[in-house]
Amino acid sequence: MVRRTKEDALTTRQELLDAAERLFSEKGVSNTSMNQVAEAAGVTRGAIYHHFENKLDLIDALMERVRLPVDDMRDELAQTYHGDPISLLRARCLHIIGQVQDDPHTQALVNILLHKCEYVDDALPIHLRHLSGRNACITECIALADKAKQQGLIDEKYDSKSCVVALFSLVDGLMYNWLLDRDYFDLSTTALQAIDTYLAGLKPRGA
Amino acid sequence: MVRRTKEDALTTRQELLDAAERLFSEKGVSNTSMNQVAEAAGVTRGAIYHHFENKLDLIDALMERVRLPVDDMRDELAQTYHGDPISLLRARCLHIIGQVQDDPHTQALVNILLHKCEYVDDALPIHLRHLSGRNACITECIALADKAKQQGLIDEKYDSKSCVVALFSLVDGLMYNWLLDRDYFDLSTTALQAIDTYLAGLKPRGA
DNA sequence: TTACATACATACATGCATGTTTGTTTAATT
DNA sequence: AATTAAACAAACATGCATGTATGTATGTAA
Repeated sequence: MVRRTKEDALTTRQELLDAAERLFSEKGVSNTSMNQVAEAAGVTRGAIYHHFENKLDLIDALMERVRLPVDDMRDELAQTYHGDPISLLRARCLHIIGQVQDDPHTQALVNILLHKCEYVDDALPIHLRHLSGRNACITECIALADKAKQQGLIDEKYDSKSCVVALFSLVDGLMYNWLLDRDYFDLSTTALQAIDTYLAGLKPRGA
Repeated sequence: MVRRTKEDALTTRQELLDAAERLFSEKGVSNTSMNQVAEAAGVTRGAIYHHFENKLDLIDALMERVRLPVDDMRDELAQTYHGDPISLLRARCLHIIGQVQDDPHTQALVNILLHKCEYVDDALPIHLRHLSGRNACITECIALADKAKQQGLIDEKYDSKSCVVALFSLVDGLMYNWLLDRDYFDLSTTALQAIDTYLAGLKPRGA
């Protein structure tokens, strides 16, 4: 049974991406061979090399297929919003946490990014997307933090960029440790308390 | 020039470990071959397989040679201390940050742990040491947090374990992001502000 | 001084991952 | 209906990484 219709080919492609996502997330990128991906998808390596140039191209397609949580965050931040900037930041961080916890695709991708690939070369598409998306998001959040400072919601002694970098680091660290051992603590409740604690610490003393 | 004295052999072993640490940190563990390590140390693979069984054994020796920051932290926490528990926690976190920023060996090892190896199998010694050391440290810190709550230094509404997990996640995330791009922000100043902000958020409202 | 062990270098054997090429079947095109 | 081209499978060629086995020179001890 070879050669099929156009829709079947797309199905094969999706199954290849699904298999790659699963295997990469389970066994690591460099420890998963193209043959293993093909077998998991029920085809041979010929199918992979028909749809993708090589392993990097496959990874690139993987990254293109999903929207990282940080992408959603940037989009929503770009929209006009109501309410104070701190609440917006808080809601977005919790949204990221929830997405990683509940959406399997997001969880697998973030797991690959944090634990299942080596940051060996800046040229890897997986790292470029990760960093560029994050940096763009941070830049917009810094503007939000500035606004919050003007409204007196953040103590003037704090540096806006540091505030945002720390908030992102907190979220990253929570996901990092939770994905290491998902039974060690509950992600959503811990993140909720952690983010609120941190944001509470940002408030001016008299507020 | 083959065969040398006993001290020379130890020197060779150290040079092999140095080369491995550097190459692993630069190019990633799975992207560095035994041959590359040997060449960087000025010997052949024969020397490696004389001193170490295989790559895992080499990594294991790497981990044995250094003390992770979290190891020091646990040791100091075990000692009798003076002052309030919050200050102790704060000092220890800042000490970790400083060690990662200033000590090249620590920085290389943490870089390997966070970015240059894949968490592929729990049997890897590199992961076992990382996780066991961290868990033991967290356990002791939870006791500290409990004490701080008794002393009214932490708001009663907070869960001690969550507090500690979040603090560790914050530190982890800061190191994670700083090691990704060391020019993007200054680690020590950002960490100082971040940790103080978080700890301030832990205080009871009226304090 | 001889005998042995140490500290490597060198050579070999094996296997696996990759990339490419070729073949085959079937849908799409005319 | 005939031709083309897509969607794979299968075979091939290559290279690299590992592990092991052997060789060899030197320190060391009896």
